[in-house]
Amino acid sequence: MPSPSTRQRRKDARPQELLDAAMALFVEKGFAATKSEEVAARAGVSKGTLYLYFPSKEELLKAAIRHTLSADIAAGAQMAEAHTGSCSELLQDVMSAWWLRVYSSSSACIFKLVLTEVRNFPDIADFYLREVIEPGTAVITRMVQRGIDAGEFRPVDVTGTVHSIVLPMIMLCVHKHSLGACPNMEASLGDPELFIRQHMSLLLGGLRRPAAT
Amino acid sequence: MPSPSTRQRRKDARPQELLDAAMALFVEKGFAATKSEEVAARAGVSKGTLYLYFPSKEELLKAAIRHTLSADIAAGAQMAEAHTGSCSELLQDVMSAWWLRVYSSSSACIFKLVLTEVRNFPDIADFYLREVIEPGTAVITRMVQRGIDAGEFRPVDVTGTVHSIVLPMIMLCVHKHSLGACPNMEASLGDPELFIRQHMSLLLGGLRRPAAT
Amino acid sequence: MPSPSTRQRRKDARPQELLDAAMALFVEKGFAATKSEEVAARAGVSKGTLYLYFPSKEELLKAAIRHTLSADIAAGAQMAEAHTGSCSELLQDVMSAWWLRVYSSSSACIFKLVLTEVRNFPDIADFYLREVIEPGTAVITRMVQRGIDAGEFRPVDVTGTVHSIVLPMIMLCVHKHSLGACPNMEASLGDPELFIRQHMSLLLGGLRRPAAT
Amino acid sequence: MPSPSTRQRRKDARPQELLDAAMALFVEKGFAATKSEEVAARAGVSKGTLYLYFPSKEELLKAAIRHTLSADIAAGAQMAEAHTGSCSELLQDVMSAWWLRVYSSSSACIFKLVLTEVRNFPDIADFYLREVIEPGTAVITRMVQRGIDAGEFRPVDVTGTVHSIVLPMIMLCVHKHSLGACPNMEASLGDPELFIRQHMSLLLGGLRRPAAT
DNA sequence: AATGAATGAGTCTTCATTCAT
DNA sequence: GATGAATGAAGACTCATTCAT
Repeated sequence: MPSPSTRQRRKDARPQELLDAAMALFVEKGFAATKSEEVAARAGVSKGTLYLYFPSKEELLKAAIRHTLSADIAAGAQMAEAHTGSCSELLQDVMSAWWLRVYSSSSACIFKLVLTEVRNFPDIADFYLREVIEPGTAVITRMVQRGIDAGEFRPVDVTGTVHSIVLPMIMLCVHKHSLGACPNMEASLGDPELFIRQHMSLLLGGLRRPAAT
Repeated sequence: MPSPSTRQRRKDARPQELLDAAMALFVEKGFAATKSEEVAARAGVSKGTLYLYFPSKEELLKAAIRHTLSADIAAGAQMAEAHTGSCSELLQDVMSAWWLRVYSSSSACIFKLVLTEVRNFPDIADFYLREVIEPGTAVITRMVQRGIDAGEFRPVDVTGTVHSIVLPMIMLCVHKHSLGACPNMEASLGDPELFIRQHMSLLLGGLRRPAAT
Repeated sequence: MPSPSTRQRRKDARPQELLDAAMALFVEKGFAATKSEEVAARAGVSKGTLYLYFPSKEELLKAAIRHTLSADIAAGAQMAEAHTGSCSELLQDVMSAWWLRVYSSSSACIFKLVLTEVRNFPDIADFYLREVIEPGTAVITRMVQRGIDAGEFRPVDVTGTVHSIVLPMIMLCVHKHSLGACPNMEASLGDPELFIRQHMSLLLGGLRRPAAT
Repeated sequence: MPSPSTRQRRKDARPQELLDAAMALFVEKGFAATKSEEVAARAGVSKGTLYLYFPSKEELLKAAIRHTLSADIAAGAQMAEAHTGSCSELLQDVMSAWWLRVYSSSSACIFKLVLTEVRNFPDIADFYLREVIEPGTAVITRMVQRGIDAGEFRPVDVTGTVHSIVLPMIMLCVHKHSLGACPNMEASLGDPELFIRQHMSLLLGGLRRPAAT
């Protein structure tokens, strides 16, 4: 009895297993330096099987990028919606929870992968702009804007502020999969959770309106 | 007139011409996706000539990384030494001038290159740690520490603060050579000089000790 | 009918087919002057297939040398064991049968190949000494020594005698694959069987104790 | 004063220095595996200079072969002419002196070189047959034939006997430059002078007419 | 559906030969 | 004459992709 359903379960899981394997290897070695046979081997299937599910190595890359990260972006939006409290608390809490989740999931890979491969596969840029940059930026922009509108933050340049907030987060993710993955380099950026909190706290110090005299 | 020295002059200039060509292409397409013949062609020589100056494509990569950036790091240290004024002004002015210089020079390439290739060439990690991360971090650390010691800054965690300061700068450089180099994406992070000033200003807001009551 | 096993049968036969092709071409043109694609073509496969079975051209050479000749050396030892009769007859009969077999088989190639390539691949020397020179010399030495011990041969220097016996045989094999394979040179050393008999006969004339007066 | 004549002397000696260098390297590594720059370097000149004296690597090979050995063949003929004594003594003495001279000179290289390269350069075969095999064989043939005609030797097959005599000598020369030149293999064929004497002595034992009863 | 043997276009690297100095 | 920088054709080896089983 386990035979037909087990097989079915395997078969249904295959594409995702292949995507995970591809993601891991593309992030580690880069697209061009990863052999399709390695991807298959890591997913526990043979070279031929890979081509049953994806028509080429390039499509595998695009699929790997497409199927990751969108859920984690949406999660950030939801966290922001759900939060009650001051805007400072909102930024602190949401950014910590959200980016720790991103950092810990396989979404973190995407950043390095996109940075590395966009110039060879320009399609990726469109997708990334539409699915990642725009919604991600929107979530943070809304939180900052809300603080300004509420008089809690100073009337700073919102776009620049968003970048000040988010670029170190992305850098953290990229680092995790490049220098941070090299032997003897593991600790180079310290504990990510701590860093995120400190970073937000420092920025909030600059962001908050000084208490009225 | 060009008779006795034309040949010699070419020969002396070749290594740097090849390194420049290699740097540009490795950054654009990645090491594995760059053909050695392309590097030669961009430097205006034939395939064979490349191998007269560098024993392999891998050595060319390492040389390209080694011969760039160190000068720009040292420049930052000098700027910091030379500055007179408050610690806030120091941080603002030095970081702006320094990182705009880095951003505009070919040093900016190095960050993307290292992020992309360290995992395939672990030697790079040692070099980068020793020649870039350590001296670069030291310059910024000193500036922050001086502000704390002088009572101008609050007694923050120095390491985390340095990361908050520098990670967006690096991200700016990386971005310039990945998404920022894609058509229709040029403006995505805005004007770098403006961003650097805003970023430093925001951080300094959080860093400065509130005026005594 | 060929369905389940045709592929397998090919796969099992491939290594030997490739070794035979390699042997023939290496002997004809030398290792360095033989292209790996030629070897593949002669074995009826493509370049890539060659590398499925052997990791490099050099390993192909070593394998070709290792897998040939040992059987023919052992055959000589057996012939010597099996023979009954005088020591003169033994030497005549065994050397004729044995070396005609060697001369006619692909073993004959090995001598030229080893002479030609040892200095570039010193590993070959160890193998050849251990697997060819030592066992081959031992067979002939035993036959000569037996004749001396039995009082049938004069008490000559055994080592030198063995060389007198065997060097022309080897030369015959080498010649077959160099000058002897050139157009208009086929007949230059005459019929090998006849020569071997005459050579042994001449040597036995010098070897045999003169009949007691 | 030494300046113009020294230079002239160098210039006159160049071709021979290049040929010697080429010979040594071609014998050691084979023609295809020898780089023309190595030949130039060993002769103490630059790559370009080599092409001033020889139009191509192939011509260098042919010239190297052509300019060696003929003198040593002629020397053998003279030794045979000059000898007085029995035919046995003649064979012993001439073969020893002659082949020891060949073995010790750079002529010994030719045998290996020809064996190795004829099949790639068929021109060599003609030269070798005409300049080496034929005159060399003639010298030995004459000595054997004289012994038979004088009743000193048995009426053996002359051609075969010549081969029995000469093949080990050639093998000695070939060996000197292949296995014999490998580390740990130097002594493998013993002292050449001793071997040549023993070999001739053994053959003469088979060749001499038994003393009349 | 899964496999893995086979292919051959594509890359890195070498080296005989040329030619400006 | 002599040099050695430059060339580019040629050769070893790799790997994405196909397809018979």
